[in-house]
Amino acid sequence: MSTKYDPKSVEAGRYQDWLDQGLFKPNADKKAKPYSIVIPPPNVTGKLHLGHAWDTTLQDMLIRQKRMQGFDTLWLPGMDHAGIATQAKVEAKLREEGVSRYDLGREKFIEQVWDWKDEYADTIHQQWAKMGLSLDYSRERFTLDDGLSKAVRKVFVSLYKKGLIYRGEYIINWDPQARTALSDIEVEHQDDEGAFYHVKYFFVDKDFTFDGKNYIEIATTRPETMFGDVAVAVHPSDERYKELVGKEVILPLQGRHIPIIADQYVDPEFGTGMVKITPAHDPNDFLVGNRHNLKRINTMNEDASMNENAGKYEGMDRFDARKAMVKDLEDQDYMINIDPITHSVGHSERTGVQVESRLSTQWFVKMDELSKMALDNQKTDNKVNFVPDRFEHTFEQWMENAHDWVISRQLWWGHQIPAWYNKETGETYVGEEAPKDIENWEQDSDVLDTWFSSALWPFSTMGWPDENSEDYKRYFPTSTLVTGYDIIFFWVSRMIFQSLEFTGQRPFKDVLLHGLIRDESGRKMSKSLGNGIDPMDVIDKYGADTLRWFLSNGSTAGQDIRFSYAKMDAAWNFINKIWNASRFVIMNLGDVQKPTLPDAKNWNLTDRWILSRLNETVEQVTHFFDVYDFGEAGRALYSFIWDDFCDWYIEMSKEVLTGDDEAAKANTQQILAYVLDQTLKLLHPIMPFVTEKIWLSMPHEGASLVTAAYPVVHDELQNDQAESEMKSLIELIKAVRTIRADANAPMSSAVDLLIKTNDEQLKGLFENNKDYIERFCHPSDLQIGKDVTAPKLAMSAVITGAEVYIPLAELIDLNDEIKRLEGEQAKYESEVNRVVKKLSNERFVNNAPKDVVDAEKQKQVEWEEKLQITKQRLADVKAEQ
RNA sequence: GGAGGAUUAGCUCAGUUGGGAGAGCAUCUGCCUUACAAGCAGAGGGUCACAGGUUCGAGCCCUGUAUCCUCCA
Repeated sequence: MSTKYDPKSVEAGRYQDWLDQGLFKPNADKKAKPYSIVIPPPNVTGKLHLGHAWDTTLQDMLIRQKRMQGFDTLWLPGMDHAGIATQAKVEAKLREEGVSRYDLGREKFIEQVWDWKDEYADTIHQQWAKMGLSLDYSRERFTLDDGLSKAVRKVFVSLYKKGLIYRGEYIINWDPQARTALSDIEVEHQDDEGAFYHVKYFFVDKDFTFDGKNYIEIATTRPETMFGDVAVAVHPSDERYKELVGKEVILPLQGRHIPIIADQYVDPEFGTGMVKITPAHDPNDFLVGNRHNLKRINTMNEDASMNENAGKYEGMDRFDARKAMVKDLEDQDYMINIDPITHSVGHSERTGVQVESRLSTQWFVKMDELSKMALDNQKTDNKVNFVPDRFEHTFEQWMENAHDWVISRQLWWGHQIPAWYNKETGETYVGEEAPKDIENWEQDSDVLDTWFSSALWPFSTMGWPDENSEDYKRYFPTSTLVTGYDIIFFWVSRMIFQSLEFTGQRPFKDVLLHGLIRDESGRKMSKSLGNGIDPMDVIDKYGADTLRWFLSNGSTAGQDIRFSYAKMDAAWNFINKIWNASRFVIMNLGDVQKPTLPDAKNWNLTDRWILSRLNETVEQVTHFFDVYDFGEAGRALYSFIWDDFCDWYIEMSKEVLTGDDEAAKANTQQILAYVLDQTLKLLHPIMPFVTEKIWLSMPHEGASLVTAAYPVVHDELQNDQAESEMKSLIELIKAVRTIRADANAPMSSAVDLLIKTNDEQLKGLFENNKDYIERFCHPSDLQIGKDVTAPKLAMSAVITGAEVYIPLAELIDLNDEIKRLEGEQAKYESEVNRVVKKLSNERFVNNAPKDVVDAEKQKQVEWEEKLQITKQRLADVKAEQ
């Protein structure tokens, strides 16, 4: 083994070994409890980023632990066809070749997308492998494969027949670059600089004046949609404008006469309290228009250029048209003023362009019944358990307010909608299979929102709609879903209601939500900022295990984490520590054959102590995994390995290993092997590569850690006495080290060590462990007992139950020592004061639990003893001055 | 406007039935002690955002305020 942890050599070939051994498949033990996770399917044409690495690391940790615990585990991989994103990429590629998708035609184009998809899927497979994910590839699915497509059609048809899917003309969000509809949540609002244009709308009746004017003032942020205006509205109870209702005004630049109507949608407080109504270009106006039977005049084409309804502006892009119309309004004296404002404008999540509210015929999922079902289900035993639970409120609030879901997309790449229109009669047919007389029908050219198929993922991947399929029966509902809180709406919610609707069961028992990965200064990683970090680069430099340790350990559930190379360095250091501790153990194993516990009768204090600490660590790590608190699990492991095992047990084991008691040596070697073996098993779900490599280099049972048995708690190893004795021993050694450091007396310099104690047990403990005291304190002479007399010129320390003296006549600086002792005294005084104050408070003594009060009393005794000794010591030293 | 999160050591963050404030990194001092100098040993460093309240006792519970962030409208 090399002296430094080298991730490249550790990881090389290991993943392939696991695959070759088939270790990632379910264990086929029908008596074992099933535990299943479906991977959140990544976008097939994307590259995995650090967020994916985090998400999948958490899942792999869960799956690997459950697998080792004997569960029948399934982690099912797959990818998502990502309609808009994928199609946009392929179209961009074609554009470079000077071809459009229309040149190719739908069929040829889709063939090209499949080729593209295959290439990218390989990249993702390689990334998964590099991260060490224990996925069962034999069950890999794709949202567009035959089985899932069948599920999609069945769901669509079934919802349609129940009236939960309908088609209609509504205002929807429109991406004019991708030329497709978008659902509400695919629109991102951001503050943009804009303006309120205040425009004169003159009364048709030339003799009529209001407020001394022959026009009214209308403010709009979107003058280019003006040609679609069909009314002006005021609030019905707005006394100011009562007499205007029923009058007509002339639409500037266009000349059409439009009525002034009353509708409660208008906010009288906002602006002038008068708004123009443009039903084809604004969702609220659309509703107003419906209430008043107003015409809907669409003034734009699919690409957001102006159409024939825009008169002379026809053919201009929407933003050019705005400029032109503003200029004309100004030139013709319609413009009153222009107020710059900052307002929230919707942009396409995919293409980034400003979204248009567009009147169009689309397919929708009716949400009210489905939301109600999902919300009601949260009150039952079948509820989905959100971790952290506050996200349940996020889910519920969204569900309560969810609008109908636009599911049609004007794309070619996706599940084509299973609806056909009769060429003759226009009749609509919706079915899982095409009509028999297909020549008379034309299929709807749109495809479904990708999330429509992802919403079925937990059960469609298990074989549904075949409810008798083995996987569906065995592994559904799944155990845990792990994903980011940013897709609760997009995905988690939709899986829940679709699963309830079609399987009657929740899709997963628990959903673990994690945050986002940010850069070192806390900014979101994004393409536009260019601050994204490729996890593969990180792995090349630090190793997958290092990245995984950082990701598992970096934060609490639901919180964001910041990536930084300093944190990666710290993670690497920890693995290097494990590596070197293992190297020490392996080099010192002697004749150890198996990493089993030796006979308890040979255990010394340090053995009993480390086994007790190990046992406690097993308990903690298991518990923290169960509650998804990986940060705490990691801290327990870190402090056990670094502080307990490396700093103390290994260091103390050298005393035995370098001695000549062969029996004791064999015992220690066996304990070292056992503790390391157990520790590697605890670590394996988090850092699978390095633990496997080390484990295979030492005596082991079985072919791989992947399927080794996870450590379990052994009550008989819990040993409070050993823990307390080691605590005393460590306190002594630390006290001596502190004195030596303060007195500039390094371990190499010879000093005497006097320990004064009236406590027979403590005396016995120190005498029995004299070897360790000598090893760690290097005394030239060691005295332990109640009759030890304090030398006059000595450094001293007080520990629980004993006083420690190191005579340093030649080294000691009396002034320094007085100062130091005064500091000690002040510290003890404040502790005594605190505890006395607390205990003299009757209400505390009467109200606090007995064990808390007793603990305080015990502390009082200890602090007062230490204070007394220190005071005496101080007096003695001062006397020498 | 509504909902949620954050505010703890110089930095990054832990801290769940309320009972003496923690870690890693950074800093200072001393050590090449045969697993590890990317290490070992020792040390310093906090009015737990602010103001009230509940309680014998508050980083933790309640109310309000401030600043920052996210989502929704």
